Amino acid sequence: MATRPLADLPTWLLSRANRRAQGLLYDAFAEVGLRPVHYRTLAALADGGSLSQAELGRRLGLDRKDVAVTLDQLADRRLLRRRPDPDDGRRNVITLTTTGLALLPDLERRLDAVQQEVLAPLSANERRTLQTLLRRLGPTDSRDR
Amino acid sequence: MATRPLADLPTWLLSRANRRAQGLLYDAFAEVGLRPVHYRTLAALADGGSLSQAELGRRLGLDRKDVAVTLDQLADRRLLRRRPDPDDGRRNVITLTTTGLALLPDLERRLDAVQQEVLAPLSANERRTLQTLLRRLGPTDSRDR
DNA sequence: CGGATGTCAGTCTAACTGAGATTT
DNA sequence: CAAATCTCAGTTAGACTGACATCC
Repeated sequence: MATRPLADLPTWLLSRANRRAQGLLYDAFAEVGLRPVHYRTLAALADGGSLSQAELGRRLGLDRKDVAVTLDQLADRRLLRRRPDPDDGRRNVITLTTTGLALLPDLERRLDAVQQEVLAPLSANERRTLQTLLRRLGPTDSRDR
Repeated sequence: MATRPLADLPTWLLSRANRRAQGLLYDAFAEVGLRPVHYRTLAALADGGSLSQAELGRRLGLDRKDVAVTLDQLADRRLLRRRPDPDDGRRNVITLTTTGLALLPDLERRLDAVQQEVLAPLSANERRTLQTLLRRLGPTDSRDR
């Protein structure tokens, strides 16, 4: 009963490669007490300036509730500040602190190191090919988060 | 402050492609009230004959405890039977029922359809290339689960 | 009023940890 | 005795649902 070898299915190969990649990412940030979602949040703020929680959620593809929890954790570590928006009473304005900004270069280095480690088995050409193919596998509809 | 576009990082591309693939898989099996782990369990039994729970866990890369939960659910639906091993008092022998075996062809068809859908944006050549590259990204150490 | 924002409380799955009883 | 098997209870992260008060 030739159950197709699971190991050759695209869904399985993707799952395995992704588990490895996310595990390495997780470990790299865990060394400084953060998780990938923390980095993504800090990077979005460095990139976009001060944002509201809802806007952060949209940019990160996160639920508003989960944004709030993540911000609590980052605010506890003084990596960002949360203040009411003087121009819009509904909103909080989230701003990186000097500490948060200063932490980013280290996080970027860790991120780069993980990319290298993930791609280590491939040549430069193969890396480009993989990237191209993976890009085309992404969701094709509008909500491509 | 050039925060590297997240969208081009291999870890991100892998995560996005994998999320899409697993989502399609999940939906395909959900139509018959199962989840991917249920299919993998049934397929392992069809392939390996009767197995103990621990052996199933090793083959599936699952924790023993999670195997137990999965088997509870499959046994509730009469897709397999769990009996004490007459030769080894510690073990349960897990065996597919006729119903479980009869369900497999439908599940395999669903699995195949998902692979096609995931790979749809790629040509036949590109599919082979992707598969080869992804295989090489897998864990390289011995515990390659 | 409708719509957006932030909060609170809770569910669900996946993966995991620790403890204990039993058998080999 | 040590090792393997199975069970029970609990944790964590991620993604999600519903409800609510506030403000534009």
